[in-house]
Amino acid sequence: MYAVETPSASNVQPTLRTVRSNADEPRRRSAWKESEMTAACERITRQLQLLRDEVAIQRRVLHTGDKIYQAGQAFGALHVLHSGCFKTVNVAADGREQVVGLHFKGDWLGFDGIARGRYGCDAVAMDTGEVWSISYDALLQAAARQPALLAALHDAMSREISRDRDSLLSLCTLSADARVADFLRYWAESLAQRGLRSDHITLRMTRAEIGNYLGMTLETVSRALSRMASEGLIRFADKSRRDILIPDVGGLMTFVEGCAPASRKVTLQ
Amino acid sequence: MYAVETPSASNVQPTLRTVRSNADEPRRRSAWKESEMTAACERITRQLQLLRDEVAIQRRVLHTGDKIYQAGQAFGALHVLHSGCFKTVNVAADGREQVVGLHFKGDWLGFDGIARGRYGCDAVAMDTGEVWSISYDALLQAAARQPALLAALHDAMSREISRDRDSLLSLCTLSADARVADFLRYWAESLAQRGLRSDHITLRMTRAEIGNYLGMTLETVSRALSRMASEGLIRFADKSRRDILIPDVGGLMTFVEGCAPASRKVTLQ
DNA sequence: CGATGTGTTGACCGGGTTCAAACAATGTGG
DNA sequence: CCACATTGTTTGAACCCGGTCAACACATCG
Repeated sequence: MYAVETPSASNVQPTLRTVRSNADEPRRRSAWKESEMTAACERITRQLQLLRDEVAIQRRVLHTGDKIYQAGQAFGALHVLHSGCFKTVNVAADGREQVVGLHFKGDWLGFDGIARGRYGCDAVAMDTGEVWSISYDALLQAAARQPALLAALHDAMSREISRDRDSLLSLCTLSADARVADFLRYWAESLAQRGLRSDHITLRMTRAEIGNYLGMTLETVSRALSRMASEGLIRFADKSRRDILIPDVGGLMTFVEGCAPASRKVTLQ
Repeated sequence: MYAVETPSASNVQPTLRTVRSNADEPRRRSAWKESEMTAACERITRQLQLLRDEVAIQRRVLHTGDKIYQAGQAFGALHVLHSGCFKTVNVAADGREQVVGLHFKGDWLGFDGIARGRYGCDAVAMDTGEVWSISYDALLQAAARQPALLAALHDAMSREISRDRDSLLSLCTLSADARVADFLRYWAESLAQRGLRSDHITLRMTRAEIGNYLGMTLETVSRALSRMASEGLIRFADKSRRDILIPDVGGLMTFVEGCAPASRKVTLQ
């Protein structure tokens, strides 16, 4: 089992290593339960193996800006990411457009097409990545004889719903600075769950995209990042300012909670 | 087929009528395609019939404040609303709580429990309503011999995902006033899709709850409603100020679009 | 080199929050 | 019946976070 399979250059350990070996970094606080991260990693690997074994897959390599599918296009297949990172963009009737999701290896895309028969979003590559496309009908047929496939499908849909709700929670209850911190935390967590190093992330989004995703302007994103950098929560790796070092993810989490004003925690009723 | 099955007193036509008969209200602009509304209504009715015929259902009547399930509780069943309106409330680890969804007849609840094995939200009745609970395992077994059940399940999950994304879009791109208008529009649309009258809605939420759902304070909700009332977009039915008359839903929609500043429509890249 | 896209920072302003006060609806107990 | 408490709503006034506009820095690329 490889911990690293992404073709993209960054977010990848220089040397192949197992997921467990981080004893060489003793000062870094373990932000997440490591067992949960490896469990997530194994689940993702198992799902991909299951798909490879049990259904017909059409593989594609996409590059930055390429779209897996577009809003309005007839739905026929679901898409599982094998590598790279992608965004989903929702477009309103009046032209407002909104990044509604970030997706990494193992994530499924296209669920919103099932009910309407048409995709509701654009799915855009932010990176070079490989996509496995699976005919929805074929998947259902395969699932009939292999229940694990159905379980995997439902698992992915369920997670998508949970994730969307967490996004709503962050948007509604957190200040701008906290949302940016939470965004970094989420990205790092996503990498950790995939067995990739999570203390160094390469944002493949402009400040404008991040701002759109987080419901704020690009200036606010920039200021929030600068503030976090000056406080030592993050560091900019190179001068491009898209490579971000996170010395302590736990610090991000406490920052998020510290930003949340007490009033926002008010209970309903 | 009954257009009205809700035990709650309001949102219900005084006389039984078929879904199509609103020729008696000629001045009201048809805000939605009527064919879409009746199609949605028929789909919901068919789904409920399908469930009644094909799987074991446990029926329960809940009253305001009762919970179908709570966050953290072990997942075992999905729940389909037969009547009433419900909210789902997400609670963060640090205590922030957030209304993340509103649900009406025909909606499924509990999807977020599938992946984690525990529900991630509270599902709370805002009204007297009947819930049909279906063991998830039993549902899967039944779905194996009756594919329409599986289709219904996936349809519901897919819609949930689309709906959450629309919420994100509104939250990020609309001003406070527009969000309140869009909230009313959504509620009215939900009623219309269920064959109920949509020009008179009884909010079963306090201003604080609405504000929480929309990511703003209760004062802002109150001001937005007052403003809309003074502009004639809505009228307060009785003195409780929770019954709202919507003379023209189309007006709400144009108001939403009018509120969206051009800058928010800026395209990514 | 200029052109272009992206990021940073400052100054200003306004929408929405916060704080406060008053009012309305409802219930409770004497 | 009224007095009183409770909960929800409205409205005003002051404040402030984040949006807006603008200028500049910096990188890449023809």
